[in-house]
Amino acid sequence: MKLLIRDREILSSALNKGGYRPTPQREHIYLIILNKRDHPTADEIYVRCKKEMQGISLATVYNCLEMFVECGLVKQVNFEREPSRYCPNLMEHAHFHCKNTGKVFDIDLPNEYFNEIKKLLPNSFNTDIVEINFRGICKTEMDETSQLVNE
Amino acid sequence: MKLLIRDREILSSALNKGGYRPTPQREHIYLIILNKRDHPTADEIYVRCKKEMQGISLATVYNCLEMFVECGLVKQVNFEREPSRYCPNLMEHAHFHCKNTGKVFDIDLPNEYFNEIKKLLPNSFNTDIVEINFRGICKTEMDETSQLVNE
DNA sequence: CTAGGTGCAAAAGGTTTGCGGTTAA
DNA sequence: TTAACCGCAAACCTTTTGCACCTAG
Repeated sequence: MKLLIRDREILSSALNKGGYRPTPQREHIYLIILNKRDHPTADEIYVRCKKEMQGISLATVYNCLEMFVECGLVKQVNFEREPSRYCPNLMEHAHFHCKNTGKVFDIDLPNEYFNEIKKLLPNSFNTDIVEINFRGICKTEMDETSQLVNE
Repeated sequence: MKLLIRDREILSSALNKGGYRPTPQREHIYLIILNKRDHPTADEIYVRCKKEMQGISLATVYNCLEMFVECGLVKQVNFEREPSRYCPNLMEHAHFHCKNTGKVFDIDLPNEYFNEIKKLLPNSFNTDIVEINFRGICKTEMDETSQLVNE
């Protein structure tokens, strides 16, 4: 599995904009996040990464992920006090978090929902981010590679 | 400052239902959460608690809070990877989290909102909890004791 | 008398950081 | 050649746990 030219360009342009350089480690981690969009944790990324990059350290993975978030390449998603997960879907969207399987799914709500809900806020508040998380049980076992619902 | 008779009864009945006993520590911690509804962290509760209960330990505060959550007396609220905060508002509501001040405010959205938004979920999902968090900047400096907006 | 509660100190778990050596513009 | 990187190990911070002592029913 290799990073597409297009994705490599997205990566290096975003990194350069942030004053960082593309490296094999960064390309590989970016590929892992893009490839199987299952919202892996840092540790899961580390494990997958080591298969083809034995030398890599967990600290590098963490540093890398922090950099990606800063550069706007991925979103960091947190549920309760569980380990952070990483999501390459940059559109405004919600998440569903399954209590049984622990899996996380992107939920694409109609865009107007996010706007309407922001309007409900008293104007003593100025919001840029609305986070909507569902928690429950996913009935169907979905193909891990097609977790983007409503597409 | 003392716990009202009414609140003491709510506390002891909820604790008894869970198989626990009311104790001075538990009453005091419950009072602290009810009194200044500013979503304190465990550590903030610990500091406030020690003023009148020098001997109390942080572990007791944590044990107590976990018990309260289990008994449905308070909600545990998490933002990003920050320390958990505790909220005595048991109604379904959203939260606003200020990037500048770090303060947390309850936002009472119309009830139909929570229901409508649950209906948007594909029926391969079964949700019981929807969590809505706003993140931004609070323009007005509000009285800390009246942080319940829309009431 | 004994189940349940407390406080202490240590451990756990996720994440961050300092540092010495390495690599690429 | 020098700024950016990497990996390692240690530190950090929040939270949990094991244990010995204590207390209320």
